[in-house]
Amino acid sequence: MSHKITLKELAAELNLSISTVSKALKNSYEINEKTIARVQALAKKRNYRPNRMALSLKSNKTMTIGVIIPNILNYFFSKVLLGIEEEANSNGYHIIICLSNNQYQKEADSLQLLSDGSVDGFILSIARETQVMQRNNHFKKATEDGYPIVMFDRVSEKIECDKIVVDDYKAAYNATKFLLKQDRKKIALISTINDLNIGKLRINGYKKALEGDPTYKNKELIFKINNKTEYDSVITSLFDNHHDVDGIFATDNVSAITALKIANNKGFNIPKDISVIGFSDDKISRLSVPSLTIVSQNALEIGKNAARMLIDRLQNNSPSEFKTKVIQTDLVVREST
Amino acid sequence: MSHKITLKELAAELNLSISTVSKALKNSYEINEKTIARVQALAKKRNYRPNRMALSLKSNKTMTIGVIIPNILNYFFSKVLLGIEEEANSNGYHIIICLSNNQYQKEADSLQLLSDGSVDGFILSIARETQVMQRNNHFKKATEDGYPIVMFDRVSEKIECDKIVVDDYKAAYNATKFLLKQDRKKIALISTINDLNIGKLRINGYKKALEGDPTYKNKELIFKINNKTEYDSVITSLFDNHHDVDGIFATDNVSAITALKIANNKGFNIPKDISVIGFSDDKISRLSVPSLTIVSQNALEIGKNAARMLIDRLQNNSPSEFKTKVIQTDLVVREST
DNA sequence: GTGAAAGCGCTAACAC
DNA sequence: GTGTTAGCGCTTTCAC
Repeated sequence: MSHKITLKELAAELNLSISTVSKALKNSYEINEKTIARVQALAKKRNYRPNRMALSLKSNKTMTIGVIIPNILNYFFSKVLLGIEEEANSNGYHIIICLSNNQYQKEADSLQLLSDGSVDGFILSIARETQVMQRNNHFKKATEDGYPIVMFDRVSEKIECDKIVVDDYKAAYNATKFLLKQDRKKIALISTINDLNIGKLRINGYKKALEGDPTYKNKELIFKINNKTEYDSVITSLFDNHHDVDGIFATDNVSAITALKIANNKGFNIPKDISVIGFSDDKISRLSVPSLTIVSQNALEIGKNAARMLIDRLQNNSPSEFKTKVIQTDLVVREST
Repeated sequence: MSHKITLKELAAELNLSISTVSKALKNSYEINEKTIARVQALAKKRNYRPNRMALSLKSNKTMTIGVIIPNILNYFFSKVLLGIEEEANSNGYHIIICLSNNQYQKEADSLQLLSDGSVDGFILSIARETQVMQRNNHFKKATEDGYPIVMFDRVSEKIECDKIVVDDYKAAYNATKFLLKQDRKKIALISTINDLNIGKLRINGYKKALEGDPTYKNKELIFKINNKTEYDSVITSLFDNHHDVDGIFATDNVSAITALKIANNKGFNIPKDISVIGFSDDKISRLSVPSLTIVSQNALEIGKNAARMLIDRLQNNSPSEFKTKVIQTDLVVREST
């Protein structure tokens, strides 16, 4: 456990002052070339690295971003994190990660804990509970304390900050349109996130597409799943009450695949009898049988853009207006449609 | 963007010295109760929080753990991260995350970058490339610099540090045994990780189980998949060359589910004709049709234990011996066996 | 060309 | 009971 070498120690060993050593390491024009060489040689030999905490204290910059995400087991969030990490790293930033587990308290605590000079700013996606309870005082506090926030995917209109979103409305609209073009006559929507803003947008996009189609006769057909134990029962009831359903748009892939499974058990042929579309380009959608057509949110891009947006703000001293950037979604067509 | 309040400012506003304020905030017995009250009232009003960088510089502790994982899109690693985060947070530690993407260089860079006083120690699982290339100089350097490391899952015997592992040998042995007890006569193993130590252990466990069974007649049957494009072709060749295969143990779930799919296409009934076992308790194993029997590594426990182990070492000044803790695996029996 | 000194925000030993 | 001082490791201004 050899302790870390400091400027002071280098200076002592070289019979120089600390400031000279400091300058020499930066190739300052003030310092004699020979001295520079001596200093740098020793620094290299001793594997000197400037202490990050000291630098932070001095510069009042941590070069660290706080990332708060609702659920790391969710492929979408993992992939966004991957994008954030890439972009942050290549700009010299570290990432401190906190998981809200979709709980308001954990989210607020994380924000509060990191608002002590641990980070320069935040990238986050709002916890489900926070959005349901419509809390945002914790976000306000952080921004008032001078910590810029970039929200992605699950954002709040109540908070003034940079945002990266997906056009959930349009994505749902397009997915439903796709089913309509296949001449589907009874299209159901399954939602596990109707309590989230993005869930509402997806529902609206679905409704709008149906309404806009003059040849579509059926009413909207929305099935809400409120907790993990309900998937099977709700989706079974869908099929039991609507034998003639021939299109399903799900706002998440677990529902979509459960629908696939139940439809199959009931003897439906997919995609011949029923077309199914899910949401999120994750592994389960690629491995299901049949593989699932999905709306891809381009999670990697969301992450990269979020990081870039925050870093831009951190590095631009002139406070610019808050922006909301919309990332394109893609319909990835596979075997289920 | 109101800048953060400091002790100095509190002191000025209260006409007290900085040290008095500092002590008052800590309820020091030296300080007059009234003063304590005044100070704490103002601190609360101004929402004072001690600057973390200053504390770190002073105490030479960052209360931060560096976590380096190979692939965040892998459910196992995400879940371990969840465990680490929980345990670390409840002990007042933050987590800085770096993703090696299974590359040696990225792993070494991350280690190097964080070894500048950014963290107190590391929790990591070795990148595939690092293990294949048998590099470990970067780990040595970090430990020599005084940064304790806890390795989990993919560990190296060449490095002296704390470790959390799964008994991959035994897990594979037991899984194979399970298939033998079902009276399976031709059991194949599919491996995507034969270049990793854990992959070799799993292969050995499989072999040992077969050898130890006096009634088992067939030879070992090992199919190696070396890259993502080969899944279908390798597994198809398995079935084409061995029509009588009736048991499959896969060292990962993508192979297992691909096997499920291909077997199904070829008209095999699962589990009647063929039993399939995967590895890792992820979503795809629960949602596949039929749902997949798997070896669960108890990832959450691995994460929690790793964090606890590192924190123990950080807080125990007396350098104790390095330990390796083995986390129990479970065979989770579902429909595919 | 080199060094002394101040200061980032904080703690703690030591005055008074 | 309160204040002064030194110091954590570093940068930077200013003096020599």
